[in-house]
Amino acid sequence: MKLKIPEATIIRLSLYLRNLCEMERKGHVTISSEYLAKSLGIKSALVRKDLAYFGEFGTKGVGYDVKDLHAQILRIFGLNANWNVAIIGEPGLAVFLDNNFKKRGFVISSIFNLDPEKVGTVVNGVRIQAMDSLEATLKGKNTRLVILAVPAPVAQEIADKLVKAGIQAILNFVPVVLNVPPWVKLRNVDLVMHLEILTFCVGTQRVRLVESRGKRPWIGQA
Amino acid sequence: MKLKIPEATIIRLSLYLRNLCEMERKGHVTISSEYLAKSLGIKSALVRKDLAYFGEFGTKGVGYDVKDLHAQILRIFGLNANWNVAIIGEPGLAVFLDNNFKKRGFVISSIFNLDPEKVGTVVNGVRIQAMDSLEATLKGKNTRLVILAVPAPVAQEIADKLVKAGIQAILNFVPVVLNVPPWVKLRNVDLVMHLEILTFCVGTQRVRLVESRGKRPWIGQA
DNA sequence: CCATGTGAACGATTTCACAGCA
DNA sequence: TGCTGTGAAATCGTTCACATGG
Repeated sequence: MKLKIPEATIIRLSLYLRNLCEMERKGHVTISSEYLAKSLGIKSALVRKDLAYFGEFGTKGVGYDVKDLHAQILRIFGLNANWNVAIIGEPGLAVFLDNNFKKRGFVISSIFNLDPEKVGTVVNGVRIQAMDSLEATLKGKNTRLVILAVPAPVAQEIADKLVKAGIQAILNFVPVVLNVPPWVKLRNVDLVMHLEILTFCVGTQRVRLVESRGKRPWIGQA
Repeated sequence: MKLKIPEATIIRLSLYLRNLCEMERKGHVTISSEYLAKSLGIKSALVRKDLAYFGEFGTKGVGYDVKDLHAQILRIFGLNANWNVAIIGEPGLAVFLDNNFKKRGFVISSIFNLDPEKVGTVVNGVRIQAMDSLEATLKGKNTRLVILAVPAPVAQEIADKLVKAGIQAILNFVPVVLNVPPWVKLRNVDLVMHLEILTFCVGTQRVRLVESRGKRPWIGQA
Protein backbone atom coordinates (compact mmCIF):
# COMPACT_ATOMS: atom_id res chain seq x y z
CA MET A 1 0.00 0.00 0.00
CA LYS A 2 1.34 3.39 -1.02
CA LEU A 3 1.62 6.31 1.30
CA LYS A 4 0.33 9.47 -0.28
CA ILE A 5 -3.18 9.42 -1.63
CA PRO A 6 -4.72 12.42 -3.41
CA GLU A 7 -7.85 13.72 -1.77
CA ALA A 8 -9.47 13.62 -5.21
CA THR A 9 -9.04 9.84 -5.13
CA ILE A 10 -10.97 9.57 -1.87
CA ILE A 11 -13.74 11.75 -3.27
CA ARG A 12 -14.00 9.55 -6.33
CA LEU A 13 -13.97 6.43 -4.18
CA SER A 14 -17.13 7.70 -2.51
CA LEU A 15 -18.73 8.19 -5.91
CA TYR A 16 -17.70 4.73 -7.07
CA LEU A 17 -19.31 3.40 -3.91
CA ARG A 18 -22.59 5.13 -4.67
CA ASN A 19 -22.45 3.72 -8.17
CA LEU A 20 -21.72 0.23 -6.93
CA CYS A 21 -24.73 0.31 -4.58
CA GLU A 22 -26.87 1.12 -7.60
CA MET A 23 -25.29 -1.65 -9.68
CA GLU A 24 -25.72 -4.17 -6.91
CA ARG A 25 -29.35 -3.18 -6.50
CA LYS A 26 -29.86 -3.73 -10.22
CA GLY A 27 -28.30 -7.17 -9.97
CA HIS A 28 -25.13 -6.55 -12.00
CA VAL A 29 -22.36 -9.00 -11.20
CA THR A 30 -19.31 -7.33 -12.72
CA ILE A 31 -18.42 -3.76 -13.65
CA SER A 32 -15.61 -2.30 -15.75
CA SER A 33 -13.39 0.68 -15.02
CA GLU A 34 -14.68 2.08 -18.31
CA TYR A 35 -18.25 2.07 -17.01
CA LEU A 36 -17.37 3.74 -13.72
CA ALA A 37 -15.25 6.29 -15.57
CA LYS A 38 -18.04 7.20 -17.99
CA SER A 39 -20.47 7.87 -15.17
CA LEU A 40 -18.05 10.38 -13.65
CA GLY A 41 -16.76 11.84 -16.91
CA ILE A 42 -13.17 10.70 -16.34
CA LYS A 43 -10.84 8.25 -18.05
CA SER A 44 -10.84 4.59 -17.11
CA ALA A 45 -7.12 4.59 -16.33
CA LEU A 46 -7.82 6.97 -13.47
CA VAL A 47 -10.39 4.66 -11.98
CA ARG A 48 -7.88 1.83 -12.09
CA LYS A 49 -5.16 4.00 -10.57
CA ASP A 50 -7.49 5.10 -7.78
CA LEU A 51 -8.24 1.51 -6.88
CA ALA A 52 -4.60 0.47 -7.26
CA TYR A 53 -3.72 2.60 -4.22
CA PHE A 54 -5.49 0.02 -2.12
CA GLY A 55 -4.92 -3.28 -3.86
CA GLU A 56 -5.63 -5.34 -6.97
CA PHE A 57 -9.35 -5.89 -6.97
CA GLY A 58 -10.02 -6.66 -10.62
CA THR A 59 -9.73 -9.62 -12.96
CA LYS A 60 -7.95 -9.00 -16.25
CA GLY A 61 -10.22 -9.40 -19.22
CA VAL A 62 -13.31 -9.34 -17.00
CA GLY A 63 -13.53 -6.33 -14.72
CA TYR A 64 -14.45 -5.96 -11.06
CA ASP A 65 -16.87 -8.05 -9.08
CA VAL A 66 -19.55 -5.61 -7.98
CA LYS A 67 -20.17 -7.10 -4.54
CA ASP A 68 -16.51 -7.56 -3.81
CA LEU A 69 -15.48 -4.07 -4.86
CA HIS A 70 -18.39 -2.63 -2.89
CA ALA A 71 -17.20 -4.45 0.21
CA GLN A 72 -13.59 -3.41 -0.39
CA ILE A 73 -14.43 0.28 -0.63
CA LEU A 74 -16.63 0.07 2.47
CA ARG A 75 -13.64 -1.43 4.25
CA ILE A 76 -11.35 1.33 2.98
CA PHE A 77 -13.72 3.92 4.44
CA GLY A 78 -13.90 2.03 7.71
CA LEU A 79 -17.60 1.43 7.16
CA ASN A 80 -17.68 -2.25 8.07
CA ALA A 81 -19.85 -1.21 10.99
CA ASN A 82 -22.19 1.79 11.28
CA TRP A 83 -20.92 5.09 12.63
CA ASN A 84 -22.93 7.12 15.09
CA VAL A 85 -23.31 10.77 14.13
CA ALA A 86 -24.46 13.61 16.37
CA ILE A 87 -26.05 16.76 14.98
CA ILE A 88 -25.37 19.97 16.88
CA GLY A 89 -27.90 22.65 15.98
CA GLU A 90 -30.35 22.61 13.09
CA PRO A 91 -32.53 19.57 13.79
CA GLY A 92 -34.20 20.03 10.40
CA LEU A 93 -31.10 18.52 8.86
CA ALA A 94 -31.82 15.26 10.60
CA VAL A 95 -35.12 14.69 8.82
CA PHE A 96 -33.65 15.16 5.40
CA LEU A 97 -30.45 13.30 6.10
CA ASP A 98 -31.75 10.28 7.90
CA ASN A 99 -33.01 8.36 4.87
CA ASN A 100 -29.74 8.49 2.98
CA PHE A 101 -27.61 8.13 6.06
CA LYS A 102 -28.95 4.84 7.31
CA LYS A 103 -28.54 3.16 3.95
CA ARG A 104 -24.94 4.19 3.80
CA GLY A 105 -23.70 3.32 7.23
CA PHE A 106 -24.37 6.41 9.34
CA VAL A 107 -26.84 6.59 12.21
CA ILE A 108 -28.00 9.85 13.71
CA SER A 109 -27.64 8.84 17.31
CA SER A 110 -28.23 12.18 19.03
CA ILE A 111 -29.31 15.74 18.34
CA PHE A 112 -28.42 18.77 20.44
CA ASN A 113 -29.81 22.29 20.38
CA LEU A 114 -29.03 25.58 22.08
CA ASP A 115 -32.66 26.64 22.22
CA PRO A 116 -34.31 25.38 25.46
CA GLU A 117 -37.69 25.52 23.71
CA LYS A 118 -36.63 22.83 21.28
CA VAL A 119 -35.13 20.52 23.87
CA GLY A 120 -37.37 17.52 24.41
CA THR A 121 -38.90 17.57 20.94
CA VAL A 122 -38.50 14.27 19.12
CA VAL A 123 -37.15 14.36 15.56
CA ASN A 124 -37.07 11.12 13.61
CA GLY A 125 -37.21 9.14 16.82
CA VAL A 126 -34.36 11.05 18.44
CA ARG A 127 -35.01 13.35 21.38
CA ILE A 128 -33.38 16.77 21.13
CA GLN A 129 -31.06 17.32 24.08
CA ALA A 130 -29.64 20.34 25.82
CA MET A 131 -26.00 21.24 25.35
CA ASP A 132 -25.05 20.43 28.93
CA SER A 133 -25.54 16.72 28.30
CA LEU A 134 -23.14 16.84 25.35
CA GLU A 135 -20.07 15.16 26.76
CA ALA A 136 -21.88 12.45 28.66
CA THR A 137 -24.10 11.53 25.72
CA LEU A 138 -21.37 11.49 23.10
CA LYS A 139 -19.17 9.30 25.24
CA GLY A 140 -22.06 7.09 26.28
CA LYS A 141 -23.11 6.46 22.72
CA ASN A 142 -19.60 6.06 21.34
CA THR A 143 -20.07 8.98 18.94
CA ARG A 144 -16.90 9.91 17.10
CA LEU A 145 -18.44 12.00 14.32
CA VAL A 146 -20.35 15.28 14.62
CA ILE A 147 -22.19 17.59 12.23
CA LEU A 148 -21.89 21.18 13.41
CA ALA A 149 -24.57 23.65 12.32
CA VAL A 150 -24.85 26.36 14.97
CA PRO A 151 -24.74 30.17 14.80
CA ALA A 152 -21.27 31.46 13.91
CA PRO A 153 -20.56 33.36 17.16
CA VAL A 154 -20.75 30.22 19.30
CA ALA A 155 -19.17 27.77 16.86
CA GLN A 156 -15.63 27.81 18.25
CA GLU A 157 -16.82 27.53 21.82
CA ILE A 158 -18.90 24.48 20.95
CA ALA A 159 -16.09 22.99 18.88
CA ASP A 160 -13.89 23.20 21.97
CA LYS A 161 -16.52 21.29 23.95
CA LEU A 162 -16.66 18.65 21.23
CA VAL A 163 -12.91 18.20 21.32
CA LYS A 164 -13.07 17.91 25.08
CA ALA A 165 -15.77 15.27 24.68
CA GLY A 166 -13.31 13.21 22.64
CA ILE A 167 -14.88 13.64 19.21
CA GLN A 168 -12.65 12.55 16.31
CA ALA A 169 -14.14 14.34 13.30
CA ILE A 170 -16.32 17.37 12.61
CA LEU A 171 -18.32 18.18 9.51
CA ASN A 172 -18.63 21.95 9.87
CA PHE A 173 -21.36 23.97 8.18
CA VAL A 174 -20.48 27.18 9.99
CA PRO A 175 -18.63 29.71 7.81
CA VAL A 176 -15.87 30.22 10.34
CA VAL A 177 -12.32 28.87 10.55
CA LEU A 178 -12.45 26.47 13.49
CA ASN A 179 -9.34 25.75 15.49
CA VAL A 180 -9.10 22.13 16.52
CA PRO A 181 -6.13 19.99 17.52
CA PRO A 182 -4.46 18.07 14.70
CA TRP A 183 -5.85 14.71 15.71
CA VAL A 184 -9.42 15.95 15.15
CA LYS A 185 -10.35 15.73 11.47
CA LEU A 186 -12.23 18.75 10.17
CA ARG A 187 -14.17 19.18 6.97
CA ASN A 188 -15.89 22.41 6.07
CA VAL A 189 -18.93 22.91 3.90
CA ASP A 190 -19.78 26.52 3.18
CA LEU A 191 -23.10 26.70 1.39
CA VAL A 192 -22.72 30.38 0.55
CA MET A 193 -19.50 29.48 -1.23
CA HIS A 194 -21.33 26.98 -3.38
CA LEU A 195 -23.98 29.53 -4.24
CA GLU A 196 -21.30 32.07 -5.11
CA ILE A 197 -19.67 29.62 -7.49
CA LEU A 198 -23.05 29.14 -9.12
CA THR A 199 -23.70 32.85 -9.51
CA PHE A 200 -20.24 33.16 -11.00
CA CYS A 201 -21.02 30.47 -13.56
CA VAL A 202 -24.40 31.97 -14.36
CA GLY A 203 -22.95 35.42 -14.74
CA THR A 204 -20.05 34.64 -17.05
CA GLN A 205 -20.58 33.19 -20.44
CA ARG A 206 -17.30 34.74 -21.52
CA VAL A 207 -15.11 33.02 -18.97
CA ARG A 208 -14.90 29.27 -18.96
CA LEU A 209 -14.32 27.28 -15.80
CA VAL A 210 -11.74 24.55 -16.26
CA GLU A 211 -13.90 22.23 -14.20
CA SER A 212 -15.29 20.26 -17.09
CA ARG A 213 -12.59 18.31 -18.78
CA GLY A 214 -14.99 15.69 -19.91
CA LYS A 215 -17.95 16.33 -17.67
CA ARG A 216 -17.65 15.53 -14.01
CA PRO A 217 -20.67 16.93 -12.27
CA TRP A 218 -19.62 15.57 -8.90
CA ILE A 219 -15.98 16.39 -8.85
CA GLY A 220 -14.39 19.61 -7.89
CA GLN A 221 -16.81 20.52 -5.35
CA ALA A 222 -15.22 18.45 -3.38
CA MET B 1 -9.12 38.92 -19.18
CA LYS B 2 -7.98 35.32 -19.68
CA LEU B 3 -10.25 32.55 -20.70
CA LYS B 4 -9.67 29.48 -18.58
CA ILE B 5 -9.98 29.86 -14.86
CA PRO B 6 -9.33 26.96 -12.46
CA GLU B 7 -12.27 26.11 -10.27
CA ALA B 8 -9.88 26.23 -7.34
CA THR B 9 -9.42 29.92 -8.04
CA ILE B 10 -13.16 30.58 -7.77
CA ILE B 11 -13.30 28.64 -4.52
CA ARG B 12 -10.46 30.72 -3.09
CA LEU B 13 -12.09 33.91 -4.32
CA SER B 14 -15.06 33.08 -2.13
CA LEU B 15 -12.75 32.60 0.83
CA TYR B 16 -10.94 35.87 0.14
CA LEU B 17 -14.35 37.52 0.11
CA ARG B 18 -15.23 36.13 3.51
CA ASN B 19 -11.90 37.35 4.81
CA LEU B 20 -12.37 40.81 3.34
CA CYS B 21 -15.77 41.19 5.01
CA GLU B 22 -14.06 40.47 8.31
CA MET B 23 -11.25 42.95 7.58
CA GLU B 24 -13.70 45.63 6.55
CA ARG B 25 -15.71 45.09 9.71
CA LYS B 26 -12.53 45.51 11.74
CA GLY B 27 -11.77 48.76 9.94
CA HIS B 28 -8.65 47.70 8.05
CA VAL B 29 -7.96 49.86 5.02
CA THR B 30 -5.43 47.79 3.07
CA ILE B 31 -4.57 44.10 2.95
CA SER B 32 -1.61 42.23 1.46
CA SER B 33 -1.57 39.05 -0.59
CA GLU B 34 0.70 37.69 2.10
CA TYR B 35 -1.99 38.16 4.75
CA LEU B 36 -4.71 36.54 2.67
CA ALA B 37 -2.37 33.67 1.78
CA LYS B 38 -1.49 32.97 5.42
CA SER B 39 -5.12 32.72 6.42
CA LEU B 40 -5.68 30.01 3.80
CA GLY B 41 -2.33 28.27 4.18
CA ILE B 42 -1.19 29.02 0.63
CA LYS B 43 1.58 31.13 -0.92
CA SER B 44 1.05 34.80 -1.64
CA ALA B 45 1.94 34.39 -5.31
CA LEU B 46 -1.13 32.23 -5.73
CA VAL B 47 -3.38 34.91 -4.27
CA ARG B 48 -1.93 37.41 -6.71
CA LYS B 49 -2.33 35.01 -9.61
CA ASP B 50 -5.96 34.33 -8.66
CA LEU B 51 -6.75 38.02 -8.67
CA ALA B 52 -4.74 38.61 -11.85
CA TYR B 53 -7.27 36.56 -13.80
CA PHE B 54 -9.70 39.43 -13.35
CA GLY B 55 -7.57 42.56 -13.36
CA GLU B 56 -4.90 44.51 -11.53
CA PHE B 57 -6.47 45.48 -8.26
CA GLY B 58 -3.41 46.17 -6.14
CA THR B 59 -0.92 48.98 -5.63
CA LYS B 60 2.76 48.00 -5.74
CA GLY B 61 4.47 48.56 -2.46
CA VAL B 62 1.14 48.92 -0.64
CA GLY B 63 -1.25 46.04 -1.20
CA TYR B 64 -4.97 45.93 -1.91
CA ASP B 65 -7.62 48.39 -0.76
CA VAL B 66 -9.96 46.30 1.37
CA LYS B 67 -13.19 48.02 0.32
CA ASP B 68 -12.22 48.11 -3.32
CA LEU B 69 -11.16 44.46 -3.51
CA HIS B 70 -14.30 43.47 -1.64
CA ALA B 71 -16.41 45.30 -4.21
CA GLN B 72 -14.41 43.82 -7.09
CA ILE B 73 -14.90 40.24 -5.95
CA LEU B 74 -18.60 40.84 -5.35
CA ARG B 75 -18.77 42.11 -8.92
CA ILE B 76 -16.90 39.05 -10.21
CA PHE B 77 -19.48 36.83 -8.53
CA GLY B 78 -22.31 38.92 -9.93
CA LEU B 79 -23.34 39.89 -6.41
CA ASN B 80 -23.82 43.60 -6.99
CA ALA B 81 -27.47 42.98 -6.25
CA ASN B 82 -29.03 40.28 -4.07
CA TRP B 83 -30.03 36.94 -5.56
CA ASN B 84 -33.31 35.31 -4.69
CA VAL B 85 -33.00 31.67 -3.67
CA ALA B 86 -35.79 29.12 -3.44
CA ILE B 87 -35.56 26.07 -1.21
CA ILE B 88 -37.30 22.93 -2.44
CA GLY B 89 -37.85 20.49 0.39
CA GLU B 90 -36.27 20.60 3.84
CA PRO B 91 -37.55 23.89 5.32
CA GLY B 92 -35.28 23.39 8.32
CA LEU B 93 -32.41 24.43 6.12
CA ALA B 94 -33.93 27.88 5.79
CA VAL B 95 -33.69 28.66 9.48
CA PHE B 96 -30.03 27.83 9.71
CA LEU B 97 -29.09 29.40 6.40
CA ASP B 98 -30.97 32.65 6.57
CA ASN B 99 -28.60 34.49 8.90
CA ASN B 100 -25.51 33.91 6.81
CA PHE B 101 -27.32 34.23 3.52
CA LYS B 102 -28.69 37.73 3.95
CA LYS B 103 -25.34 39.15 4.93
CA ARG B 104 -23.75 37.72 1.83
CA GLY B 105 -26.22 38.69 -0.82
CA PHE B 106 -28.68 35.82 -0.93
CA VAL B 107 -32.35 36.08 0.03
CA ILE B 108 -34.53 33.05 0.64
CA SER B 109 -37.52 34.24 -1.33
CA SER B 110 -39.64 31.12 -1.32
CA ILE B 111 -39.84 27.65 0.19
CA PHE B 112 -41.66 24.68 -1.33
CA ASN B 113 -42.56 21.33 0.16
CA LEU B 114 -44.10 18.10 -1.06
CA ASP B 115 -45.90 17.43 2.21
CA PRO B 116 -49.38 19.04 2.19
CA GLU B 117 -49.27 19.16 6.00
CA LYS B 118 -46.36 21.56 5.94
CA VAL B 119 -47.80 23.87 3.30
CA GLY B 120 -48.95 27.11 4.86
CA THR B 121 -46.50 26.99 7.75
CA VAL B 122 -44.36 30.12 8.00
CA VAL B 123 -40.59 29.66 8.34
CA ASN B 124 -38.47 32.74 8.90
CA GLY B 125 -41.19 34.93 7.49
CA VAL B 126 -41.62 32.83 4.36
CA ARG B 127 -44.79 30.81 3.80
CA ILE B 128 -44.22 27.23 2.68
CA GLN B 129 -45.91 26.64 -0.64
CA ALA B 130 -47.18 23.60 -2.49
CA MET B 131 -45.28 22.31 -5.48
CA ASP B 132 -48.00 23.23 -7.95
CA SER B 133 -47.27 26.92 -7.48
CA LEU B 134 -43.59 26.37 -8.33
CA GLU B 135 -43.36 27.80 -11.83
CA ALA B 136 -45.59 30.81 -11.21
CA THR B 137 -43.81 31.76 -7.99
CA LEU B 138 -40.26 31.33 -9.30
CA LYS B 139 -41.02 33.42 -12.36
CA GLY B 140 -42.98 36.00 -10.39
CA LYS B 141 -40.16 36.49 -7.89
CA ASN B 142 -37.38 36.42 -10.47
CA THR B 143 -35.74 33.44 -8.80
CA ARG B 144 -32.80 32.06 -10.78
CA LEU B 145 -31.19 29.95 -8.05
CA VAL B 146 -32.62 26.94 -6.24
CA ILE B 147 -31.51 24.69 -3.40
CA LEU B 148 -32.80 21.17 -3.95
CA ALA B 149 -33.23 18.91 -0.90
CA VAL B 150 -36.00 16.43 -1.64
CA PRO B 151 -36.19 12.62 -1.42
CA ALA B 152 -34.02 10.93 -4.06
CA PRO B 153 -36.82 9.18 -5.98
CA VAL B 154 -38.52 12.45 -6.96
CA ALA B 155 -35.38 14.57 -7.47
CA GLN B 156 -35.11 14.23 -11.26
CA GLU B 157 -38.80 14.87 -11.77
CA ILE B 158 -38.62 18.05 -9.73
CA ALA B 159 -35.39 19.11 -11.43
CA ASP B 160 -37.24 18.87 -14.74
CA LYS B 161 -39.94 21.17 -13.38
CA LEU B 162 -37.29 23.63 -12.22
CA VAL B 163 -35.72 23.69 -15.66
CA LYS B 164 -39.14 24.23 -17.18
CA ALA B 165 -39.67 27.10 -14.76
CA GLY B 166 -36.57 28.76 -16.20
CA ILE B 167 -34.21 28.27 -13.27
CA GLN B 168 -30.53 28.93 -14.07
CA ALA B 169 -28.66 27.14 -11.30
CA ILE B 170 -29.30 24.31 -8.85
CA LEU B 171 -27.45 23.52 -5.64
CA ASN B 172 -28.30 19.85 -5.29
CA PHE B 173 -28.16 18.02 -1.96
CA VAL B 174 -29.74 14.86 -3.32
CA PRO B 175 -27.25 12.01 -3.86
CA VAL B 176 -28.36 11.41 -7.42
CA VAL B 177 -26.87 12.39 -10.78
CA LEU B 178 -29.33 14.96 -12.10
CA ASN B 179 -29.72 15.47 -15.83
CA VAL B 180 -30.19 19.10 -16.72
CA PRO B 181 -29.58 20.98 -19.95
CA PRO B 182 -26.13 22.53 -20.33
CA TRP B 183 -27.29 26.08 -19.74
CA VAL B 184 -28.45 25.17 -16.23
CA LYS B 185 -25.53 25.25 -13.79
CA LEU B 186 -25.47 22.37 -11.35
CA ARG B 187 -23.49 21.96 -8.18
CA ASN B 188 -23.74 18.88 -6.03
CA VAL B 189 -23.17 18.56 -2.31
CA ASP B 190 -23.25 15.01 -1.01
CA LEU B 191 -23.10 15.03 2.76
CA VAL B 192 -22.56 11.30 3.00
CA MET B 193 -19.48 11.75 0.83
CA HIS B 194 -18.07 14.27 3.27
CA LEU B 195 -18.73 11.94 6.18
CA GLU B 196 -17.05 9.09 4.31
CA ILE B 197 -13.96 11.19 3.74
CA LEU B 198 -13.90 11.91 7.45
CA THR B 199 -14.24 8.25 8.43
CA PHE B 200 -11.43 7.47 6.01
CA CYS B 201 -9.19 10.05 7.67
CA VAL B 202 -10.11 8.87 11.16
CA GLY B 203 -9.51 5.25 10.21
CA THR B 204 -6.11 5.57 8.65
CA GLN B 205 -3.16 6.83 10.54
CA ARG B 206 -0.94 4.90 8.16
CA VAL B 207 -2.09 6.56 4.99
CA ARG B 208 -1.59 10.26 4.61
CA LEU B 209 -3.93 12.40 2.53
CA VAL B 210 -2.06 14.81 0.29
CA GLU B 211 -4.61 17.49 1.13
CA SER B 212 -2.50 19.37 3.59
CA ARG B 213 0.43 20.95 1.85
CA GLY B 214 0.65 23.88 4.20
CA LYS B 215 -2.68 23.83 5.97
CA ARG B 216 -5.75 24.75 4.02
CA PRO B 217 -8.74 23.73 6.04
CA TRP B 218 -11.19 25.08 3.48
CA ILE B 219 -9.69 23.89 0.27
CA GLY B 220 -10.10 20.55 -1.36
CA GLN B 221 -13.57 20.06 -0.28
CA ALA B 222 -14.35 22.13 -2.78
C1' DC C 1 12.12 49.89 0.15
C1' DC C 2 7.94 47.05 -0.23
C1' DA C 3 4.33 44.50 -2.26
C1' DT C 4 2.37 43.55 -6.73
C1' DG C 5 2.32 41.05 -11.18
C1' DT C 6 4.35 37.38 -13.96
C1' DG C 7 7.58 34.15 -16.61
C1' DA C 8 9.98 30.01 -15.43
C1' DA C 9 10.52 25.98 -12.53
C1' DC C 10 8.42 22.64 -9.99
C1' DG C 11 5.18 19.25 -8.29
C1' DA C 12 1.09 16.71 -8.51
C1' DT C 13 -2.59 14.62 -11.02
C1' DT C 14 -4.57 12.86 -15.14
C1' DT C 15 -4.19 10.67 -19.57
C1' DC C 16 -1.83 7.81 -22.93
C1' DA C 17 -0.18 3.55 -24.35
C1' DC C 18 0.90 -0.92 -23.74
C1' DA C 19 2.46 -5.20 -21.23
C1' DG C 20 0.35 -9.04 -18.97
C1' DC C 21 -3.00 -12.24 -17.84
C1' DA C 22 -7.79 -14.61 -17.67
C1' DT D 1 -9.84 -10.98 -27.41
C1' DG D 2 -10.95 -7.84 -23.44
C1' DC D 3 -9.91 -5.47 -19.49
C1' DT D 4 -6.72 -4.70 -15.69
C1' DG D 5 -2.47 -2.67 -13.87
C1' DT D 6 1.26 0.56 -14.62
C1' DG D 7 5.39 3.14 -16.50
C1' DA D 8 5.93 7.27 -19.46
C1' DA D 9 4.10 11.53 -21.22
C1' DA D 10 1.09 15.35 -20.99
C1' DT D 11 -1.50 18.52 -18.49
C1' DC D 12 -2.72 21.45 -14.93
C1' DG D 13 -1.97 23.99 -10.65
C1' DT D 14 1.28 25.98 -7.34
C1' DT D 15 5.53 28.01 -5.95
C1' DC D 16 9.86 30.41 -6.88
C1' DA D 17 12.22 34.34 -8.13
C1' DC D 18 12.54 38.67 -9.90
C1' DA D 19 11.42 42.78 -12.67
C1' DT D 20 8.36 46.68 -12.09
C1' DG D 21 6.57 50.72 -10.18
C1' DG D 22 4.44 53.52 -6.36
